Amino acid sequence: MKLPEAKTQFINNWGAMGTQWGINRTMAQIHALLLVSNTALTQDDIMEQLNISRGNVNMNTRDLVDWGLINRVIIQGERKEHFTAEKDIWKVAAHIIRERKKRELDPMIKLLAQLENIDGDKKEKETRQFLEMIGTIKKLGQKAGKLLDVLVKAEENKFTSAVMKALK
Amino acid sequence: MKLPEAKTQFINNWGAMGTQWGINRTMAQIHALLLVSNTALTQDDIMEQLNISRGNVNMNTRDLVDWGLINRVIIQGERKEHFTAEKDIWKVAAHIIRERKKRELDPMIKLLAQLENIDGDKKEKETRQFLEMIGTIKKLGQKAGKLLDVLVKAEENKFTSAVMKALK
DNA sequence: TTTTATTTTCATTTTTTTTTGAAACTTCTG
DNA sequence: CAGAAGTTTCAAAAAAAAATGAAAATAAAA
Repeated sequence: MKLPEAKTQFINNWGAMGTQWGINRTMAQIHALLLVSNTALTQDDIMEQLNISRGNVNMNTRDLVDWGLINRVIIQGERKEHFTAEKDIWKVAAHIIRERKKRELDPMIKLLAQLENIDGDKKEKETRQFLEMIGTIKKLGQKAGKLLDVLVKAEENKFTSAVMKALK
Repeated sequence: MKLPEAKTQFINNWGAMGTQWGINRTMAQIHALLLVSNTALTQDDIMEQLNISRGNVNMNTRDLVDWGLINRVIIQGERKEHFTAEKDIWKVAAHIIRERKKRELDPMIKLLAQLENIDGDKKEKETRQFLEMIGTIKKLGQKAGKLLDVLVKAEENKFTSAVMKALK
């Protein structure tokens, strides 16, 4: 396999993987494209390489910037704005973890805490069972959250060492 | 909030959460419903409680059984088949981790390994950069995989202790 | 075996998500 | 300031995913 084909493969598979994780295909592809590109790319470059519309590029680059996964960069003398991906994969992973935790895990835990406040006879079996289920899920969520915090708070290459510790 | 309302809230939010993670709403809802139900439920029960069609229930229960998250149970004297959820949340988490790793992470790592086999001048900057990127992602994937294995291989309540170790 | 109850399948419909593209808007340049 | 270049927005179209429901298949009962 030649380099360009390998890049395409990577981009497409990254896109497919994305969909399985609730990330839209194009967004994942743009991210992948920028990851394996050595130069900063413009909207037009991305449109051309992935065969997608300007609006699509614009929306998804905006989201990726929001997620902190790519950056707008200004290039001396160039009028158009360019994009680059954060190339440090460990940082990328940390970003994604931090964001998804904040947007999804934390609110879920909050909800579970609310559900623990039902008014009802705690002597009743059904109530007890429900509260136990909710409580256990909340505990699991909190534990997972802490684990993610550790992974993420550790600086750059400490990411590795945090993981390595867990493997001992 | 009363118990039935709390259950409904839980079911709906679990469903919404599911979609964000690439799991279809109904499948997540059925799982949630069975989690907070003290009795085993039939297709008809599920149809009624969630207001969905028979076909839908059938497909999604099948998938949930495949994922190992719910079970078909036989009840003495009853003709219809019943479903129950695995109630041990730590086991549920372990199941999900194991399955998603197997179906998604492992194949991705395999692909990355293939992409490392490009034929091209490894002295060339572009090639080197690509290989480094792929290599780093693969390494991250492998490390994540190992971490997940540890979390999952640990028996039941050891899950907790594995996580706790990582938090030290 | 025939009837009846239950489950499964899958072509079709519905809903949801994503993409397009042209108009509106903004920013730069001469 | 006028025009050109670039970016954003968003209603409408297209595509993808999920749900329906009735017919087919299967399993149990009579």
